[in-house]
Amino acid sequence: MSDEVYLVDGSAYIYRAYHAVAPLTNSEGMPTHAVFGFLNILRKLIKEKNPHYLAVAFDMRGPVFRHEIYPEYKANRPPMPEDLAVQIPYIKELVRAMNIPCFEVQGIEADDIIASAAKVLVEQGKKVVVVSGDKDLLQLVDGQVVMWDPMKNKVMDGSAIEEKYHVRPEQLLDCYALMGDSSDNVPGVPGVGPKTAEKLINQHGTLEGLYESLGSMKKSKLKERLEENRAMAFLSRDLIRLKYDVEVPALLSGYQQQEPKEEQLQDLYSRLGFNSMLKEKNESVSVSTKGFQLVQTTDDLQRVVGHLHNSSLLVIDTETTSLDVARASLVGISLCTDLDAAWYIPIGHCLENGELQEGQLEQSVVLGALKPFLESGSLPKLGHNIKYDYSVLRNSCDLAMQGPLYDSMIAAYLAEPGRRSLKLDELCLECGYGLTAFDQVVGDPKQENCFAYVDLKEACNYSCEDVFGSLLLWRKYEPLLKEVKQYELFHDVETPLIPILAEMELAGITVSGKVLDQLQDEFQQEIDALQEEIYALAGYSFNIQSPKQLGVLLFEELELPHGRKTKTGYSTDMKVLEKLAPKHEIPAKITRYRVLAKLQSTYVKKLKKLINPQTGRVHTSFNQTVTATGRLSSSNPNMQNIPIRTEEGNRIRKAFVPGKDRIFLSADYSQIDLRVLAHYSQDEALLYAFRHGEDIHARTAAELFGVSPLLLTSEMRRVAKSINFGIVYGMSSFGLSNQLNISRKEASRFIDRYFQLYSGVKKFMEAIVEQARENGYVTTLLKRRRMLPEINVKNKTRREFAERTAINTPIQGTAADIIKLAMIKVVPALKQKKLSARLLLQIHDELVFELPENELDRTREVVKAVMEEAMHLDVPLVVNCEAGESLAKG
DNA sequence: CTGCGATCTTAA
DNA sequence: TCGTTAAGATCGCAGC
Repeated sequence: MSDEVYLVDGSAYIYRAYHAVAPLTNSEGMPTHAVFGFLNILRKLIKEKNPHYLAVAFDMRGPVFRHEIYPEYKANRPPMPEDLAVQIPYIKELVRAMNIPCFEVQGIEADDIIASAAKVLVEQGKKVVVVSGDKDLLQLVDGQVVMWDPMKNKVMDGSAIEEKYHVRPEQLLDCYALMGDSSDNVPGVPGVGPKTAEKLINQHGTLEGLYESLGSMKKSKLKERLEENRAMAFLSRDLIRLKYDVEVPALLSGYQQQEPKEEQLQDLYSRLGFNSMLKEKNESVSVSTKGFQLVQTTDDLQRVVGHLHNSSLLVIDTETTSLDVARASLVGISLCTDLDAAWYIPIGHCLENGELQEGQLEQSVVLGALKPFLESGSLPKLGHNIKYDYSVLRNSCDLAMQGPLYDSMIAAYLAEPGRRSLKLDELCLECGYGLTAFDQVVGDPKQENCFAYVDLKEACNYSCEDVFGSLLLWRKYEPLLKEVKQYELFHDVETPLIPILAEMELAGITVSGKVLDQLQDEFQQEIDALQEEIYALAGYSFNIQSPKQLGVLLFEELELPHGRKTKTGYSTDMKVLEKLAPKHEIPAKITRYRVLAKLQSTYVKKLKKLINPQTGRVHTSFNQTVTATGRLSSSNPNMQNIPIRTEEGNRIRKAFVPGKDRIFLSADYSQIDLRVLAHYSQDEALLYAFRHGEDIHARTAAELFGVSPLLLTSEMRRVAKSINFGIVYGMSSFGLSNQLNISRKEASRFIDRYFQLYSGVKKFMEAIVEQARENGYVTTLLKRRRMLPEINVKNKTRREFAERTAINTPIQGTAADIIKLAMIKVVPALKQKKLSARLLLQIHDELVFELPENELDRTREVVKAVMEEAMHLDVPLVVNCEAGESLAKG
């Protein structure tokens, strides 16, 4: 350990780190590369020098004493880049967490703090290493003080200075005075650079010496300049000269790094997304596997059960043969209730020949013992993506977990909205807990490997790590949920929604393979015919599905006028093709080809593949932690974007049919987004319209065009509808003009007129953006949050995007809140009324049920009432119901 | 061969 | 340089 005192020029390294490290952001989009670079410099310093004494000095914002003697000092400096400025607080937090003494003084620059500290320390006989790359600080160098630049790994002592500048260290200041410094806007003497300054100071010793003997110098341009700029030279020296009387700790102990505050550091690293830093720590913290126990006998099982009786939270993870719930059967269960012990109960581990491995309990025995706990309505269960575990137990073991189902993934989704990954291993890594990778345990995922073949001991370690991990995350996120006001949303909305979504997925929906087969044939015939026609018209064959090749044909071979260009070439999207339609036969055929190809591959073929052969139904996944607004998303298949607007689309919908002796009931919210907007904005006109049950698009049209509702054309209503939608999306005049194929000017007039009519809406939009600017986030009515890190940036495009998001998210997100509330209310309401309707789908503003026809009227009544009462806004919520023999409309 | 970004289309 | 939120098919390039 070295006894020198290391004084770090913090501000200089902030800039250097910022420029040296490639841009980097954390999961919320905050730039972090300067922090990262700065951290690496400190780490390098500590690792290589292991200093006993270490301190960092920073500049403080605002004028310094140098401005008093020369107002133009540093006047040419551009302001600090914005993406650097936001990182400064984190850098200081980092230094504090590392427990390194940190100095900053109002009106004083870091250089002066270092100079003053160096003076104090040298007087005590200490050796000082100035950690900097700034040549101004070289003036401090003497027998006791050296400068070191860790980025270049270069030490500057007296002799190094003499070698480089050919003057003694104490003469450096006078040299600089003559040279000036363009980056700090220090004038110096014009025409004097390093070489001339060096020569002059060597000849005359000092600045004073130079000017004393200036008279005897022979007449030259240089002499003239020196005479003219005498005052400037001395002023420059005063500017560059460091200040030695800043108040700094007098005692050596004030420069001693204390033990780093690990918890704060880890927290900071995780907020910054510095996963590599966390990883490094894990190696030393590896969690003990001593508490991981295999449960192989009934005695073992009884001990677990005995333990569960005293617990208030049961953490669970199931290991299965497949990620697909429908094909998954149980291989094992891990459990824990605290971080002292975890159990793995193997059930379905087998050998390569398919025989069960020795030392496993019967599934019925295990589930029989656990059942009272899993089905207890008062014992909360916790898991990471617990919907999966619920579904597995429900589907393959006929066991429905009861009681609150806490999910550490959802907790992280709500508590840290906008974060990139919610995977268990990545979240745990950020808590300093490294998990064994699944692939490492199971083997190459490309081969037909499965958890059932994993050795019991290994499976135990892996699975117990997962329950531990989930609990670790829960301990982190539960308090955090309260802090960020997401606790109620978590407990009252997201948590009760979990089993409902699981049941919806499990229920699935019947798809007629016959109807799809017929559609596929029909579509394929037309696709093939179109392909031939297109090739014939083009004169050659090519890949119609390649925008690139299509661009070559349309805009190079046929020389049609190209519209918009994309990053990679010509745009060939629908808008462009539509414009080209009158000029050539091909574009319309391409459009038709695309429509059919899309329907064919995305829907017809995909749906067929996903039909469960046993039940004839497809089972989507409803994802609860994907969207930025709080909506659900649906995948495998996506049941939320089944075509509806075209005739062909509707034919696909006809393939979705109710189960035997059942019909569908579809209930959708009417204009939910605009109703939420009315509530938020309290706009008089909007409130009035909804309270009086008016057709909002018609009313908007009537007012916009100034005609009586009786004289409205469908075109007027279409325009008004477009504007109403656009408003919800924070639209601009350009967007509207694009949508309606009108000029920007006309669009702009429509929007102005709209805001005259609905002035409350305009005020709301301004207020919500302002709120976003102040908080850095927006919220929905149920306090769901969305971070908007770019709401204050200078880049206009990005900022305006954030502004539109600020407008749209509270509306879209509140609509999502409302329908989620409706879902968790409607399921028990139906049950209570002894109605057997099953909820199958949620499509953002619509719920689809399957029910016996003779229950239709009563079910419709319950559904409509519950949905309309789901939340009380200042305007009524209206639900329209439609019963049908398929999902087709009309 | 796999992974990834870009383009395009579907829905609310 | 232009209206939000999603999922997903396909192409075509980069890297193994």
